[in-house]
Amino acid sequence: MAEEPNLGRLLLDGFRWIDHGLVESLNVTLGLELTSAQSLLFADLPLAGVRQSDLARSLGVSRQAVNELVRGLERQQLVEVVADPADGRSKLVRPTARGRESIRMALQTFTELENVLRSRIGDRSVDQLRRALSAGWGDPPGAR
Amino acid sequence: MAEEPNLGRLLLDGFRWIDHGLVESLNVTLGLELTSAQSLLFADLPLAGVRQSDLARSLGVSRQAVNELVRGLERQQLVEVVADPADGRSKLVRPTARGRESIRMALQTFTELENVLRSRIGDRSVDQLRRALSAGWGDPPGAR
DNA sequence: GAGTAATGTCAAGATACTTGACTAATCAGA
DNA sequence: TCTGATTAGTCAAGTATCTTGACATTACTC
Repeated sequence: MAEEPNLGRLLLDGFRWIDHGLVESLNVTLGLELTSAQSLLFADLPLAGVRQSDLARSLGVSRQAVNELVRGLERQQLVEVVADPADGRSKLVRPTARGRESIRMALQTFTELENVLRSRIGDRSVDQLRRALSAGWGDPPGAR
Repeated sequence: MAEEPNLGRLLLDGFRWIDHGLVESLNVTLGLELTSAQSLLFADLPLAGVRQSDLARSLGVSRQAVNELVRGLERQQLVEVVADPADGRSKLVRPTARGRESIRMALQTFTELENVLRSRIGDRSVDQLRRALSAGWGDPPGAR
């Protein structure tokens, strides 16, 4: 809208670019039915499993929200939820065999998307983008 | 989660950083009650007004969604919706006096947020980030 | 052992979208 | 010029993604 788009909008557009590519790939190519939030959670799930509450923390959403997303993945037999042997309160979310195969594809998709981006805006820009985003921005001013 | 976070997650985190800062500023400092989606739409609304359907296109969401967001802004007397003199079908969304004042603050907030970011990750990184994001990525592979 | 904190879950609600269907206005041609 | 296709906005209904509050269970602290 404005001549100089704000950084928030730019970041959101960038996110959507990746997100659409990922969901498209997982759903069309693999025949899954993942939603956007599910795909993002799923795509870099550790093969060894994660505790739901850790997932919530790392995603920055509530435990309840994660619970719902995980149930969706469970319904599609992409993950299984097992008791955590180390803590009776928590449960481990772990990809199934089917899930592991899909995760492999998802990671490959990320690489492909990044390569497409490289071919469009150049290696340098992609590297700089990644570096700037990984730099650790800390809390935004006026944070909770 | 993974050792090397995927680009989608990085972009989303970046967006949230800006978004929280913006909403915090508009709501706490100005006493508004904007939601995240409203604030993003509102923050770079052209002072001369925009047609709702153009807004929908530029945001990449449906006309219905924009309609709802605009109504929320209207309820807070931040925008007014007037008939488009050039086209009897469409309406122009235009900031009110109160709205213009808030937009000024929002733009200033973006500048401040970017300055905070500069102080944390460096001028170079911020410039490179902005440049990479503005480069025009085209459609993601496999787009509709 | 008692009190406190953390984990997962149920429920209810808010927000931000979607698609479908409809009316009214505009536009492009024969 | 009428006619048919397209576009703008809106109502309705439904979905996805979150929230907060409340609660039982388990773990941790002392």
